[in-house]
Amino acid sequence: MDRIYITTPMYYVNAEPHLGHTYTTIIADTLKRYYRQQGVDAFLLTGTDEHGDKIAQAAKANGMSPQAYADKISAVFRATWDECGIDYDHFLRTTDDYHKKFVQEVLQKIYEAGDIYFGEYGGFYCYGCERFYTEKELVSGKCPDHQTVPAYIKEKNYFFRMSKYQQRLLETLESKPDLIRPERYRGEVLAFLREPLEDLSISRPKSRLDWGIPLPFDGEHVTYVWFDALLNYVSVLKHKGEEVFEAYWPRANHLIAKDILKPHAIYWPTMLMAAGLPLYDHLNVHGYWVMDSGKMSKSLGNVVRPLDMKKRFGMDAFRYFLLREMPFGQDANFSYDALINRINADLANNFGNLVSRVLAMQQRYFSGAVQRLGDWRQEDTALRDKFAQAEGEMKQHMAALQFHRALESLWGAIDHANRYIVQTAPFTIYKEEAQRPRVGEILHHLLEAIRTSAHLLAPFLPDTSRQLHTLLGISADEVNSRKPWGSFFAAGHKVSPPSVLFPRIEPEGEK
RNA sequence: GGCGGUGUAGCUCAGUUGGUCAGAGCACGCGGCUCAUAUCCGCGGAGUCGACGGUUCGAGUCCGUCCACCGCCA
Repeated sequence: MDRIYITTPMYYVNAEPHLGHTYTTIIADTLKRYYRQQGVDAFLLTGTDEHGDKIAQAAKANGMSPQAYADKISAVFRATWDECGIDYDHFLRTTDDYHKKFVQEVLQKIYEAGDIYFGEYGGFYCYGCERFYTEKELVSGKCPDHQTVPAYIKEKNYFFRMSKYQQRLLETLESKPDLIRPERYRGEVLAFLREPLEDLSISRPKSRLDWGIPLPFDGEHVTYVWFDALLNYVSVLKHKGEEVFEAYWPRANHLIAKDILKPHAIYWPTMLMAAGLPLYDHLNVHGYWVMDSGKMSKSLGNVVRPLDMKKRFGMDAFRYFLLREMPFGQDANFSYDALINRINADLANNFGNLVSRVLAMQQRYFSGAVQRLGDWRQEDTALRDKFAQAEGEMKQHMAALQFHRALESLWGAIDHANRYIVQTAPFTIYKEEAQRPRVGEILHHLLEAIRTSAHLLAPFLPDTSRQLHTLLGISADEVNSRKPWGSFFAAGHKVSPPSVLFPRIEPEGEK
């Protein structure tokens, strides 16, 4: 059986879920639902990254132990994804025992192979960034991000011999052009690899930071970040069993935002090489949501919280906007105007209203009973063909992670259905007694259009798809049966009167 | 400073290997219908396709230079 393994990053528990986390998670969920619908065995991993300075400090500031603090924030992430209906298969925490154990195994293995060595490092360390800066990078002696004076720290750390694998990684990228996609990010990585790679510091002395995973070969040092929060992608599969690992890992598709490109495109593959593990299948990189009102920040009060969005607009409407508005790989703008506009134009006016008018006519003219189909007319086959075309296009676009194009294609068919109604004018010809059977046929075709939409829409708008099943009086199994257009509804089958799927949103002075 | 990217109608953007490529959606205007969530359908855009040169019979579409914004690296 064909498989796919989809991952989100393990989200750092220094902040609660915001738009960036939500977008990555929603596309992951959409992909999973899509592949599963295609008969592919899909496994979706998400979770939280919980070690490091920032967490230890945040915990302290809150008068909590790091573990208690991580427990709290991690639980918020999990509850949020549950509320959002994210269909994840495993929620990993980097503080989970099996994960820590696996990290130590891998470290030991690489250490024994000689690719981890002890060395001294001195430099300007910014606690806010959790990284060292070179003198040149500092702006008048201060961290460019935090505007604080970094501490000069000289300490002995363990280093991963990343440079050793530079050439091999370069060759891999040459031989597999779609390893990293979209292509622009591959280009960035290639550019970076043209310069000599430095070795990677992977540990901190326990004296300075002990909220990490102890190195198996030196109890005075802990690791966090890279060897901790990248190995999770493998640790969970190994935890579930060697055969699970064998089945899913070769089809690994990581989803990340562009800010963590380097760790995923360079550190991670070289780590896998050193550990003797195969590489992931694809690294899929998306852009940022740019807030109209400026950079998203708590102080500006423009943080987009997924549960607020769900409450105000409905989860599916919010999902639709995110999936429809951002071309995968590029940045996109987030504004309430654009969000409301999408909901009203595409969901309420076009699709919602289509469902509404069809079900209303079915109800009014035939008490909700589906009528028998007669000879097809040219416009009937055109309608069916339009949906078939949309399905084909969606398939292509989904293979390229072009969610927005996929939805655009489907809406091309939905628009066609609205045109079909005007063209065939069932509400006019119904006035002639002799034409009534034809009205029944027209509505039958339109119900097929809605049923097909419910199927094609399911990965993107799962709740809506379910609501449509209810309105059409069919089960999810039935809708996935893929019976040919025209042979699905038995004559006499009852469909429900319309109910509003997407209420219009009245724009009101939104920031 | 080096390398990527982006710059196309008011807005968001499509535009394969150069020749109906000057487009779509939204917004706006006019008209039509009335089944429907004041929804739907039709019609309406003379936009220097960032600027300037060049190649070509012909260039958003190739080449060069430049400008603006963004990213990666230094």
